[in-house]
Amino acid sequence: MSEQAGDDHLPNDVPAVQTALVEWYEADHRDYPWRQTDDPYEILVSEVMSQQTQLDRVVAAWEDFLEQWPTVADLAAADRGDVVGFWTDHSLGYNNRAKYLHEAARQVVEDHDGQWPRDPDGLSELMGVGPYTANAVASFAFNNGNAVVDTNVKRVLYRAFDVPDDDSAFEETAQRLMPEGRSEVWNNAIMELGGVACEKTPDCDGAQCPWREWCSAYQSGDFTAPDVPTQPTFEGSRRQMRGRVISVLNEYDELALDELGPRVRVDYAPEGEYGREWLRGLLSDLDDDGLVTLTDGVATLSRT
DNA sequence: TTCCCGCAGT
DNA sequence: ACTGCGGGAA
Repeated sequence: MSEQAGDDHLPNDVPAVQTALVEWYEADHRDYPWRQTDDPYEILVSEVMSQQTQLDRVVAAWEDFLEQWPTVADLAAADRGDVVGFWTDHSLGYNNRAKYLHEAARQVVEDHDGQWPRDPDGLSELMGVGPYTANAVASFAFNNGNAVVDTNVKRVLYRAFDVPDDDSAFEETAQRLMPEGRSEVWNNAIMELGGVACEKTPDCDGAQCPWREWCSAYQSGDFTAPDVPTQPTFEGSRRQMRGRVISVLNEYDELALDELGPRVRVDYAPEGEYGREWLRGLLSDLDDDGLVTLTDGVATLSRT
C-alpha cells in the first residue's frame, strides 16, 4: 500500500536520467516565441491555443492575439464576439476555448485584482484551466508547477519505462521523475522529447534521444503507444456545422435564420430535415454555450 | 485516416 | 465515467 504506483518503473539512477534530458533540451530545442516569456497571460494564451492545434500553426495566431489584446486587462475588456471571431479567423478550432480564455481573463481581473495565481491549485480555478494547463502555466511563468501529463508525456513514459496506460500511474511516475524545483525546464524538455524524438513514429537516433540507454522500447523495438481515442468523422458533423455558424456570423454580424441556414448547409430548406427546426436547435446550443445570441429569430455572435 | 502540448458539463 | 467540442495538415 505504501508503494507508490509507477515508482518501480523508473531506472535506479534517476538523477542521470534527469540530467541527460535537461542537457539534451538545453543544447538544442525548437525556439517557440512563448518560450521567451514568463508572462502568465502570454503563457496561458499559448497553452490554450496549443491544446488541439499544431504548434507551427499557433505561432502566428499567438502573435496576432497578443498584438490585439496585449494584456489580461485588455482581453478582459474585450467583446466576446471579437474573441470568438478571432478564434475562427485563425482556424484555432474549439470556439469554447476562446470563451474560456476570455472568461479566465475576467476572473484574473475581477476576482484576483489583476494578480495571477502563482500555483497550480490557484490557476485551476480559472475557466478552461485543468490539470495540464495549470501545471504548464505554473511551470513556464513561475517555475512552480508539478509535472505535466499530456499525451506526449504519456507516450514517452509508456515507451521508455513501461508505465501502464493508467492516468494515476502516469501522474505518479511523471512527478517522481521531475527534478525538484525545476518544473520550467523539465516540463519543456519532456514535452520537447515527445514532440521531436518520441512522436507516434519515433526518431530516436535522428533526434539523439538522451534516454536511449534506459529506454525499454529502444531495447525491444516495440514502439507501441497508448491508445488515443479517435474522434468521429468531422465532415458533415454537428461540430462542423457549429463552426460554420460561428464563421458565417463572424462575417455578417447578424442574420435571420433563413439567411443563415443556406450559408451553413447548401441543402438547407426551411421546412426540410435540415431546416429552421434543426438550425434553431443548433443555435440554441451555441447560445447556451455563450457563443451566439438568438433573439427574435436573428442570430449574432455573443456580445458580452 | 490520423494526429495535434485537454477541459467542462453531466 | 462518459460525451461533446474545430479544423488544418501530414
